[in-house]
Amino acid sequence: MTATARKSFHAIKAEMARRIAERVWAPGALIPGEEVLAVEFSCARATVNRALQELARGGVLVRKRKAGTRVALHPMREARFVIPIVRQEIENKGGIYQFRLLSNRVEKAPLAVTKRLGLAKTKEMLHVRCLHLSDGKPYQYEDRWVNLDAVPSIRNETFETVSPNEWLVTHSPFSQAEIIFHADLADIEEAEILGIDEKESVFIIERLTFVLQKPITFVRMSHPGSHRMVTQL
Amino acid sequence: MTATARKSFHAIKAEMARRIAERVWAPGALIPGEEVLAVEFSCARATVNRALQELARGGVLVRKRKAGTRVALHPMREARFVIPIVRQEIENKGGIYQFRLLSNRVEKAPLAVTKRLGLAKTKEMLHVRCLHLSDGKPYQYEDRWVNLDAVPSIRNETFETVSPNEWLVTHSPFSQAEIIFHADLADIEEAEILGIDEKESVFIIERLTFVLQKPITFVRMSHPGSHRMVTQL
DNA sequence: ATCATTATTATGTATATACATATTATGTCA
DNA sequence: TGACATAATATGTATATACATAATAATGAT
Repeated sequence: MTATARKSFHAIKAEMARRIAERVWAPGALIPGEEVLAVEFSCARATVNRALQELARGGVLVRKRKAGTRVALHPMREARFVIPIVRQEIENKGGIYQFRLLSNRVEKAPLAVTKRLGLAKTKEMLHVRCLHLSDGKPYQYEDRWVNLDAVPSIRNETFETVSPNEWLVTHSPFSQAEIIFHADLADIEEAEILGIDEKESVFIIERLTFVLQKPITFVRMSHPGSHRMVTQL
Repeated sequence: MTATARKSFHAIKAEMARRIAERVWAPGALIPGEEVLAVEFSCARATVNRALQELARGGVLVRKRKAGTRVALHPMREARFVIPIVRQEIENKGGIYQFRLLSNRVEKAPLAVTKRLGLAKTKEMLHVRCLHLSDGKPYQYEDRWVNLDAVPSIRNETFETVSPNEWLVTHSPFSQAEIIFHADLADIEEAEILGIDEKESVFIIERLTFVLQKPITFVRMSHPGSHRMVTQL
């Protein structure tokens, strides 16, 4: 870096990351204060501050007022991954996307669903099941329950051209969500739909969404066990 | 908000999030420019900028120079989850953590491992296998390969008191990682170790770590299928 | 009309300054 | 010694200003 070059917080952040990675700043160690670093990098304190804050958000640093900034002892680094719409996920991989509506009716939701959404024990909800295909092959089976009180207009939707997921994304935003991943064995019906053998493994993603505490939907999405969910950090 | 109250970017961000959630600003719509918003919220443009940037990072807004800021059409919201050390994960849930070293020796790594790490086809690597327990019950089976060139000092470690994961975390930081989730069926050995039936499902997390392009380690961690990985957003 | 050039504009970033706030360190009194 | 008020301090945030940059819109030449 030349002395005259304008210092960007990106460069400073990178340099700090390097120091942490190469243990110039050891885990647990207290690093210099913002003003000192600002002098060292010959930039404004605000610039150092931004670099430090971003690193802290990434879990590499831990900051506390008055106490100062130290290198995280247990770098509980956060992995960030985007949860795309299935169609995009498939198209990004170069596959041809299709989807098939399996069923779509209003019925009494099972207790397991209403309980997790914090709703009354017995409740009529919209139950939509569909299959997403990539290049004609089953990719994801989606089993969804929608709270009609939260999204009444969904009642008249046929889902012939647009999948329930995309419909909800464009018609009902959410402010809060909980996502759960786990593995399971395919039951007979699921195996049939996904085109795999019964008792093969399936990768399950469950999602609960809310707007301002009000429950919107519960989805269970299952992939064949061969599916890989990849994330970088 | 009173007119005299100092406006924080938090409040502004929250207000904007509300407008998006309640569709005052509809998906795909162009929202006012920073200067206009700064006047509306009677604050500095920098403050508006910070709020907007944070929302954009959250995937709720999409910003482009000159083009302006618009509400994301497909809120590909990013889920952020922390990847804690197993011991912390267990202790956070209130369990008692233990771990058992199953094997620890230098041997020729299988091609599947060297290839994914971008190493020479035949290579001697450290192979460590261990089991993490919660309240005495198998929680995670860890099968790890370590590149001795990257971390030579690990050769003399016995892992009698500290798990390989924690050793690496405190002795060898990484700058890059790739994480893969999927489901599989337990093989005989894995089932035996995890205390589950053969052909039950297992939830697999694989992790590859690097420092500055140099491969450090490949780990395959398997949980019984009943394990839940939860994340909020 | 088409293409390359230039102007315009919204966001992106850097800076100095000022004040806010959380937390630790210090000092005082009982 | 201990409890409690007070000072000191590092980070957190707000602001005005200035300039950088990317992308579009306008312009002009061919």
